[in-house]
Amino acid sequence: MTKAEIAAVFEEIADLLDLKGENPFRVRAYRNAARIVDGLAEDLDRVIAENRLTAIKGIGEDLASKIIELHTTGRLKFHEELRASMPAGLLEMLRVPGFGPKRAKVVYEKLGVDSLEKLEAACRAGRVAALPGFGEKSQQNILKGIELARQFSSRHHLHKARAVADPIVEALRAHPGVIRCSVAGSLRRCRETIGDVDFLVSAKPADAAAIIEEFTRQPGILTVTARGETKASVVLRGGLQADLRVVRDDQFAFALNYFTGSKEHNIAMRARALRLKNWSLNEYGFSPAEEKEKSAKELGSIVPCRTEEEIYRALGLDYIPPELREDMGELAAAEAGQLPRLVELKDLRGTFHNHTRWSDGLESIEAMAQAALDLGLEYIGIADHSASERQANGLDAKRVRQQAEEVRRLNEKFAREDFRIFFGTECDILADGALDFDDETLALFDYVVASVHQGFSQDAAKMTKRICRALEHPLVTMLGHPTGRLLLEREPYAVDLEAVIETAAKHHKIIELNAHPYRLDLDWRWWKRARDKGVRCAINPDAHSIPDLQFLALGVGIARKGWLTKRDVVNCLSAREVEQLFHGIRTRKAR
DNA sequence: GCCGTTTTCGGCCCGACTGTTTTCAGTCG
Repeated sequence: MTKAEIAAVFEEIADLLDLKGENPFRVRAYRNAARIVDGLAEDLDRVIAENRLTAIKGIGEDLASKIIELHTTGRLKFHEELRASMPAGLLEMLRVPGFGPKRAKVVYEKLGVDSLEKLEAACRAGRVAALPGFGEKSQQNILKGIELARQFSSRHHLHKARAVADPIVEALRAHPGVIRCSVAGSLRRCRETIGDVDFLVSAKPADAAAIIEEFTRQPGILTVTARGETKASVVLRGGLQADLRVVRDDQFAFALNYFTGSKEHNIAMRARALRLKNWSLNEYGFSPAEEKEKSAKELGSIVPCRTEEEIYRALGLDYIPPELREDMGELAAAEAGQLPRLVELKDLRGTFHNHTRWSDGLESIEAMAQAALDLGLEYIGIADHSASERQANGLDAKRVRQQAEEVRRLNEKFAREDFRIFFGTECDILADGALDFDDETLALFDYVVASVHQGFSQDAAKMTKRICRALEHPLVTMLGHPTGRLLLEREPYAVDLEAVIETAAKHHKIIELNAHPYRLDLDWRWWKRARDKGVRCAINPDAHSIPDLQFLALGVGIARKGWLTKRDVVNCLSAREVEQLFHGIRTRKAR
C-alpha cells in the first residue's frame, strides 16, 4: 500500500473508534499518524528497511507495526475487525457536515439509523428532532447536510483520480498492441473534481480484445462492470468509475477530442463544422452533413486528422488546450488567434504560503526550503499561522520575532545556493475584518497572506466587508483561500466575489490560488474574471509537508483553466522581482 | 495510542460557534 492509502486506512480507523466512543486521544493518535504518513517525504520502503518508523514523532511501536502490516500485505487485521463490528453506513453518515460521531451514535442506538437513507427518512418523519439534544433546527440542518453529502459523493478529487489513472495509462502504453493512449474527459480538462475517468487507446482491431483484457487486470481496478469488443467499464479503487475505449488509430484524434469534451465545447465544435463547412463531426471523424447513414465510422473522415491540432485547424481554429474547452469563449479566441499562452509548471520559480513546524506543518523551515530548492525553485515563502489559530499552534508576536531570526540565519546559508526564503505569515482575518497582528508585527514580514479561518457563517454582506477591509490594509499582500471552500466537504462561505476582486484590483493586491487539492477553493471561472480585472494570482500549495509542494502542479492546471499566463502569476517572477512587487504593494496608492 | 520521564502513568490544544439548553454538548478548525 502507498502512503496515501495507509493514511486513508488510519483515518477510517479514527472514524470508527470515534463512533465507538473510544478515548479521544487514541482517536487523535490515528488521525495524527494519517497526517504524518501522508506527509512523509521519504520512501516508505527505506524507512521500514532501516527500522526508523518509531523514530518519527507520533509513531510508536503499535502504529509502526500497523504501518508495516499495511505496507507489506495491503491489509490490516485490526482494521478489518473494526469494520466488521459496525454497520458500514455509519461511516457514510459522518460525511454529513455538522453531523459527527456522537450524534451518529445517538441516532444509531436510539433509532436504529445506520445509513444515509435511514437518516433522511428519520429526519423527514420528525423522529430525529424528538431525540434529546436534537431539535427542529438540527433536523433541518442534517437534511441540508445529507443533500450536500450526496452531491459530493458522486465526484472525486482531481489528484486522487490522477494518482489512480496515471499508472493505468502507463501500463496501457506498455502494451505491444497499443499505438496511442491518453486519458480524456474532465481529468484531461483538469476540472477540480472528477466524475469518472475516460481512457482512450488506439490499436489495430485485432489487438482490441487483448488490450481490454489487460485493462481489466490492472491492480487499481476493483470490479469490471462491462466488457465488450471496443469498450470496458470498471470501478477503480476509491469508487471511481472508469471507461476504456479502443479505436482505430485514424480515429484517435477525433475520439480524443470527443471524449475530452466538455459536452458544451463539443456542441460548439459540431455547430461550427456544420455552419462553416457543412460537415458533421463525431468521435470518428468529419463526414458530409447529408451522408448521415454512411458515417465517418465506416468511410473514415473526409479530412483525415492525426492530431487534435489538425481537427482545430480544419475548422479554422488555433489549437485549444483541453483546460479551456468549457465553451467559455475559447472558440472565438481561437478563431481570432487570441488564445493566451498558458502558464506551465516549468514557468514557476517559487511559491508562497507554506507551513512549518512553527505552526502546524510537519517540517522545519530549512527542510521545506531545501525541498523547494531540490524541486528547482529559486525561493520559498514561509507563511505560518497567526496567534488566533490555537489548534494550529499559531505564532504570537514574540515567536514571530524568533522565527524572523531563524529565517535571517537560513537566508545567509542559502545565499550560497542563490536561494531565498521569504518571511511571511498567514494572518487571520478576524470577524470584523481586523488582522490578527498589530501593524508593528505585520511590518516584520516580507509579505502577509490574510485568510479567513473562523466565523464562516457570516452573511455575504458582512463577509464581503470583512475581507475587503483586510485587503485595504496597506500591509496585506495577498488574500489567502478566498472562498474557504473545502472541495467535497464544505461549501464556500457566502461572499460577493465580484466586490472582493474589485477591491483587490483597486489596491493592487494578489489573490491566492490555493493549490491544495482539498481546497482549489476559487472556482476556475472566477480566475478568468480576476485576470480580466488585472488581479494577479499566486499559486500556493498551502504545503504542510514536503510532498505537499507537488500540489503546485495541480495549481498550474487550475490556473491554465482560468486562462492565466506567466504574466498573471507572481510565482513566475524572480526573487528580486517578487521583492520589488511586495514592496510596491505596501507603498502604491489605490487605483 | 504517543510521549516523557519523576520508568509506569498522567497528560495530551483550545476557542468559536451552534443549537440546545438555563449551563452545556457536539462539531469544527
